[in-house]
Amino acid sequence: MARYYLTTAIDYVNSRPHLGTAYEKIAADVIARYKRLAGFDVHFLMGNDEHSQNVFKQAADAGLDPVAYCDQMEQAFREAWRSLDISFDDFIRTTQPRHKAGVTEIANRIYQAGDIYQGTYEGWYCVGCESFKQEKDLVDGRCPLHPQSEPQWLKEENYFFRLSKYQQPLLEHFAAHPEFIEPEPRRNEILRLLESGLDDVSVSRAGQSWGIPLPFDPRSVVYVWFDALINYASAVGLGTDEAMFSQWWPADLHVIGKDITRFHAVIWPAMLMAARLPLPKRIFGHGFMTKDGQRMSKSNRGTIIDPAAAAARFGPDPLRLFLTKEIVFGSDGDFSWTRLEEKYNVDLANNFGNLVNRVTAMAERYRQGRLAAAPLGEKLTSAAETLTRGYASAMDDLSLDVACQTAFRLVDATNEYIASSEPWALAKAGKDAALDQVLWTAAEATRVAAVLLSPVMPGSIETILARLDAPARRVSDLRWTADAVLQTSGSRQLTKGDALWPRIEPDAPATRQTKTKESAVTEQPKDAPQAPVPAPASTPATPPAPAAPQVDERLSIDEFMKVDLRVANVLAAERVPNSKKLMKLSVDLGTETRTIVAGIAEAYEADALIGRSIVIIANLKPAKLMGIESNGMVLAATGDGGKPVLLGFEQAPAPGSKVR
RNA sequence: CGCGGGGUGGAGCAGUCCGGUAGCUCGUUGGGCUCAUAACCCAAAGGUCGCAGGUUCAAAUCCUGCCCCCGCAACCA
Repeated sequence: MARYYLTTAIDYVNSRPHLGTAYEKIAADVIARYKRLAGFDVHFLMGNDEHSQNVFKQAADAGLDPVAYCDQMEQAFREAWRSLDISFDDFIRTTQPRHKAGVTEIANRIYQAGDIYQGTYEGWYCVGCESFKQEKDLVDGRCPLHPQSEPQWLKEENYFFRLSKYQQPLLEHFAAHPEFIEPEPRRNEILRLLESGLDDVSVSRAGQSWGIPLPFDPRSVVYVWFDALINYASAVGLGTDEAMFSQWWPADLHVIGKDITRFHAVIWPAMLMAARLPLPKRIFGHGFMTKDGQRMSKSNRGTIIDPAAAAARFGPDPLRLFLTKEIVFGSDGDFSWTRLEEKYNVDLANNFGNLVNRVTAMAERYRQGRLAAAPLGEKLTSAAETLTRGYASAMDDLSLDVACQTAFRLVDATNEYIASSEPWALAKAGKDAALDQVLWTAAEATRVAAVLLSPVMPGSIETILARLDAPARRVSDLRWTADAVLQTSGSRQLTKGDALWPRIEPDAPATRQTKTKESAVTEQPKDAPQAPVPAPASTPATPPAPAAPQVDERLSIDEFMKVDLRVANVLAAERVPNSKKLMKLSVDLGTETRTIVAGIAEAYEADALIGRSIVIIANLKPAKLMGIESNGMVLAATGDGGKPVLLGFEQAPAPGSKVR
């Protein structure tokens, strides 16, 4: 049996999964499930990236051993993926022994090939950041994040990978394999990068304990990114299980985010070339998700969507369908509750769900549910054949959105077929043979549509296949050649069930207005209908949520009291030259006058600020912004469109008054 | 001259690589049907394809210049 090995990017465990990462897993899962349907022996890998300094630090902050911290995060991630019905076959963690073996193997191979050499890295080192800084990142010779400490000029003994040597071989590989990196914009971007030349890259960090030791110099650990990429090979046995490795490697597809294209399309293949290993066949860089048009980011809390919460709203399948069908695979896509709800009603309630309902209802009403094979209606049958072919070729091109839309065209065609052949009229006129034909053809077309949609909505599809009494009812039993065609033999006992996807009435409260930041922060799917489709058998009942690693984030009153909030009066304000949003303020604090730089220039004119009373944090460490030292922070709400809105008073108290 | 994405009927988007009747979903209007979750089916209205030049028999699509919006980074302390 032909095999297919696909992977997603492994995730940093320093934050919990959000909708953006979930999107990648869902897309990859759709591909994996399609390949299984098409008869491939599929191996689908996901995992977590644990050797970052950040993780080490976060664990320490939480008072946890890093491995224990990662264990907890693994549970959180697995839980999220389970709630989305992601059918991964293996889950790798970069702290596992098998991964260490793989990394050791590749590092040794590259070292022996002479493509790792020792050198020294010299540069400005910021103790606060624990990292080297580029000259251009320093402001007046100091790290902008830690202006109080002087950067040091350090030399670190380091190992380098001879990436520059692979510029030409990579260009040749790209020329010979146009499908190596997709979609087109990613490919062009990388080609331009390659043509402009490559620098050697550092692959080790000295003096750290959290990581995999370099096999030829255990005083250093392997740099995280080098470590992370190797997961794709170590997961299938590199360095531990040669038989397994030769069975699965090279990977057929790496699904990644567009931000890490460089690593996957340049460095990773160069590493493999140096290690004399075959290259992956295809890399796909998908786009990013935005929420109501804004980029999802931690600093913009309202944009963070918990994928499990989104799935809980209607069940995982409507979310999976929305993300797959409405976003051009490879482009950026926008998520909004309003649009999800709209597509739910249109695609699932009105069209597909209603089709299943009317087909089963007619079978029960006119034939007590009993249908026997009858000659197929020609027009719908040939439409189904065309659409099925189109679906397969779209899937093979990884045009997941097109494939979904094609499957829905079969749903539409079936609805049209029913409308034009008027089975209710045939029943009334007693035209039994014609009625049998229409019922059988419609039921078969509906079943085929369900099969086409099974990679996208596996749970719901099993319910539908059961109602249609399909020969193969388990998604895992479906086979393209047998199940994706209208059949001309057999008999079925159809049953009408409850509405699969009850319509959400547009006047339902609470789900509509999500416009302001404030409401977005607390936005939770309230009054959401419970997932009407039973969870598939493969998904066990939801276990209690794992204890989140971040213990209790709430502050004690003492901690809060450390923040010195004060009323201040603006004496002078001027825009910082060449800046987009910075305003330099001179404020009266009662006892002193201070300079504060605030990012409010987009929302306020300098003149309008003078004389105004505001609230500042008085005991914040100074920071330099655009070369100006800021001694405090102005309090402002994040309003519509991210614009700051200053706090104000009904009657301004004296400058210097304490606020709490 | 920082990097990138985008401007297509009222809304959201595809089409642009490989020029040739501008397509999809929602919404609107009119009609049909009654098997179905007030769902479904048919039809219609609605577009200077950001602007200006150019190439061409022909430009949303190719070339040149410009305008605007949005990410990222620098500047959210």
